[in-house]
Amino acid sequence: MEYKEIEDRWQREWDEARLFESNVDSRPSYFVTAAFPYANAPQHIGHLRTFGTADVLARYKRMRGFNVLFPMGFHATGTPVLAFAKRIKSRDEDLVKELKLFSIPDEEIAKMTDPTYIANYFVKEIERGMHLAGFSIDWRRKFVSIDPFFSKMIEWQFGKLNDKGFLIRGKHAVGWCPNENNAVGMHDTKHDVEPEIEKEVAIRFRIKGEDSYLLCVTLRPETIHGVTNLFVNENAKYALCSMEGAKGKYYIAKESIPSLKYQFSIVASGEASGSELIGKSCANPITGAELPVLPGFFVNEGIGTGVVMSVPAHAPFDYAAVERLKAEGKADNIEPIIVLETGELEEGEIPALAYMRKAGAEPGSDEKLLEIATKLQYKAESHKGRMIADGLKGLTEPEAREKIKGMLLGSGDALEVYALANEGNVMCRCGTGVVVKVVDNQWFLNYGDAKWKETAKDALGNMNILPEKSRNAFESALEWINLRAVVRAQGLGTKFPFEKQYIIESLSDSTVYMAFYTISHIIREVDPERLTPAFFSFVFLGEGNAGDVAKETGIDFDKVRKSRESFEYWYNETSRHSGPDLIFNHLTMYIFNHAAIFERKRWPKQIVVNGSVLCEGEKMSKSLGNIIPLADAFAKYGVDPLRFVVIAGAELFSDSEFNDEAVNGVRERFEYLHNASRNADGLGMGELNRMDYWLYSKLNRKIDGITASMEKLELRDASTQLLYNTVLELKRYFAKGGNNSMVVKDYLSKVILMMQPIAPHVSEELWHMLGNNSFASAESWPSADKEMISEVIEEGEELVERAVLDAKQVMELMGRKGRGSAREIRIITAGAWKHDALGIISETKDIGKTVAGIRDKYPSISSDIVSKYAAVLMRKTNELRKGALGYEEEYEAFLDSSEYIAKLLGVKVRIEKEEDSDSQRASRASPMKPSIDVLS
RNA sequence: GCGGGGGUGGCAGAGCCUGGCCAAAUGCGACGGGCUUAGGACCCGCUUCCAUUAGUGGAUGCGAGAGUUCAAAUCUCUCCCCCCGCACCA
Repeated sequence: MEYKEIEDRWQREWDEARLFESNVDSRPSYFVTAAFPYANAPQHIGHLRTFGTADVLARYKRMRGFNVLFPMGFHATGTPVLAFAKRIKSRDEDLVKELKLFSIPDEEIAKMTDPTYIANYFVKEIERGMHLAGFSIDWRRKFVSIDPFFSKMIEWQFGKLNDKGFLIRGKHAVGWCPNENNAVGMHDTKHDVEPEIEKEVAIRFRIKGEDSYLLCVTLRPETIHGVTNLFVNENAKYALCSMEGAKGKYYIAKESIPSLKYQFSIVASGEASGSELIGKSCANPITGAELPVLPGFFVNEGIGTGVVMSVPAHAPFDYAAVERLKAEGKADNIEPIIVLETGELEEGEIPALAYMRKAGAEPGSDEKLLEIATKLQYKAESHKGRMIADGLKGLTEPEAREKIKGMLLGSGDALEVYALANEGNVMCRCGTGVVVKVVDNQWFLNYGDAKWKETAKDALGNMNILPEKSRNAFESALEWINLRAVVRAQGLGTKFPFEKQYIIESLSDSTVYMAFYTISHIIREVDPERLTPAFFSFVFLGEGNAGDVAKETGIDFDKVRKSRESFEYWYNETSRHSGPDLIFNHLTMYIFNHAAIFERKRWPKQIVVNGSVLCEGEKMSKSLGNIIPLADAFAKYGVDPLRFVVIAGAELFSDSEFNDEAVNGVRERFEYLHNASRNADGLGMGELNRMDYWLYSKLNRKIDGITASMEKLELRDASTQLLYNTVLELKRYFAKGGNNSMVVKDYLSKVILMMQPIAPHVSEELWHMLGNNSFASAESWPSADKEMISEVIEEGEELVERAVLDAKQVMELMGRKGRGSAREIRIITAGAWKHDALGIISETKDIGKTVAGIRDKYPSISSDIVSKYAAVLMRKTNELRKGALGYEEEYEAFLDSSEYIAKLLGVKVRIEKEEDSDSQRASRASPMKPSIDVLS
């Protein structure tokens, strides 16, 4: 079958038929949205998952009688597109290579120095890909998140959020490039490293006899009781400074000023060399103990403040430094002070030394070993440590840390400082080292607001989450989300209405945009300046009336009215589709923002979270070079096989595996159905026989099953039933002599309709092949005729199959025994009384009652035989199950299949009832387990 | 560390909520056989161990250990391991 041809044909037909252009009408509405694709890269097969799942649901709902809207827009807000343009400008080789992987022509790449050009280019590319994929998208509503008319809605949204008091301002630490003077995120660093910012604390130690302090940064303020001395770098220069927000003057390393000045304003008023500081002594702010200042071999003047508090009992570096000084006679009276215990060490053992030993380090070791020891110790102590120091006894380490921090901050003896927690330096793409900057007056959305949280929880509680097991993740995400910075200094996007120099951060501008799809096609031509808050408040909230709004804004009355109408029609039953990585930001914010702004009845109704796509077991990634461009994959494998594997190859939440084999497996089965459909007309006609009823039974059971799976979007299950089981059933049907054209066509056409959501092209093709002239996609979803589901028929089939297997085994055994080949087999079904006995015993589990019951009904059967048989059944008491087949039904099942069995085994077949059989083996027959007598 | 999801046969992956028909669906792979000039496709069989010359019986078994139960892959507890997220970044 030439897929390409079929796909092209159906794509064309659909375009002409405009099947998927949704309008307000009298049917119930259903609104499906999938996460915005980001317009800075072409699509690869991984993208097929989320959008494909959405498309499957859209198609399914359409067949269930809903008027379905499935629109698509594009995201271009934020810094990635800007960074992209910059990299092209600087002729970034990696990026160019990546683009070539997608066979983007050189002349296009050359033009990609303009962010808008990039966005437009990829919007077109992605749209083309989605078209190829057969997505049933209403493209009239397409927009890009940087379109001016869209920005107007975002302005309105932020106005609303501000009115509710959810927009607040405060301090905020960000990664910063001192050279370019702007914030750096992952997209702006070399190797795409996310700058990790860590909150630390700087503690001051008053210098004895002076009015100044040494300031040192530490991650472990809880060890303050264990400080024995301070370390400085004897070769470094220190500056005496005053710092914003802290009284007094502080010595800090000169080297540290350039990075710290982005957190505090620092004014230097004097300086001292490291060696000048050595010999001074300071006071511990908590204990008052006297702490000499000593040279520390490991002190890096560029890290923190270039001053380190020394806790030799709990820090291997400190211990090593003290020991080295002792060896030189420079630190004779310094002894480690133990402030916490883990219970792992021997009494009196010095913890730092113990962990050094574990790491194979000693005081003279190089820094790597000491580093390992430090990690071991930190891990053990923060996990299991209990404080023994005064005033902290019994606290865990984290508790003690908070307590000490609070005390020191409260008394002004400590400052909060931020540092990059990344291993090694983080470099901006421009080549400058990234520092931490504290931004004042950052705008936040306060997702921590208690009332707001309650509303959001309320919303979530009433939502449908698929798969249901991801609800837990949503619950914790709702709990966890707190402040979120919402503006940036640079990037594409909507200007922040309350401070126009800022741009609204790109995740925050895509939380309620789904509503925009309901009106984008109506207001596209309207001058954006007319799209005032009054307009959106009317359309989305019903505030005011169309006449006034039209007058006030100057927008055509009809457009205002239609917009409201469209929103009211569509924004009810909604389903939102996205990947699991968005649970903790976008999807949670989606819930919050809807709960904040919209009327209750417009809140989200359903979220669908799907897994990603693995390629030959590996995650697709640019660095692995195993990204398969969507268009290439379609050309190579065909759209529908790919849709089947990628969308329906795994349950929602787990990753689906993409590889050649899987695709081929699907293709082969498509071929089978294709052939079956083509040949269906040539089959026979006539009265329905056992196999026909069997096929109908299977079909109707299948319709029920698949429908249930589709409702929960359990697509893997649906696809297995649809494709794999269908092929198995048809093969069995034909193998057993099934040959009824009408039955096969009935069966196939329903299966084909159910395939429509997942494999639309193949479905249309086969639908027509069966003689239909309509669009499968416009047909109704089949419903099951429960009358046609027959346990008796299906179990009879199972029974026969099992008996055939048994017979084969026996025949083989006979062959091995050299008793010659079999000529005839007799299948002897269990006598009526055995069926009754099984019935009684499976209910009563009582041999006596069984024997009595049978004696009453069948006086001629010896009670001795009955009780022996009942005993045998009892031994299998756990397996006892009353089969669906009765005495006569079992016999008939075999009778109807005798020809088939004979042909299959190549022997004569006789079916007998136990009562009528003269075989010696007849008495072995049992319900669901006939006796088989092989005669040679 | 915190939060979320997991650990099933050579592999992938169902089953687990609602315990028993589960030596565990299905697909792939491996192996044996058929078909074929041959390969592919297709068809049949087989794929934990032991025993078994009539379709069978038994043991072990679903990350490890303990418990509940007549009965546990399934319920409870403890432990180990893997994946993902931890923010202003899309």
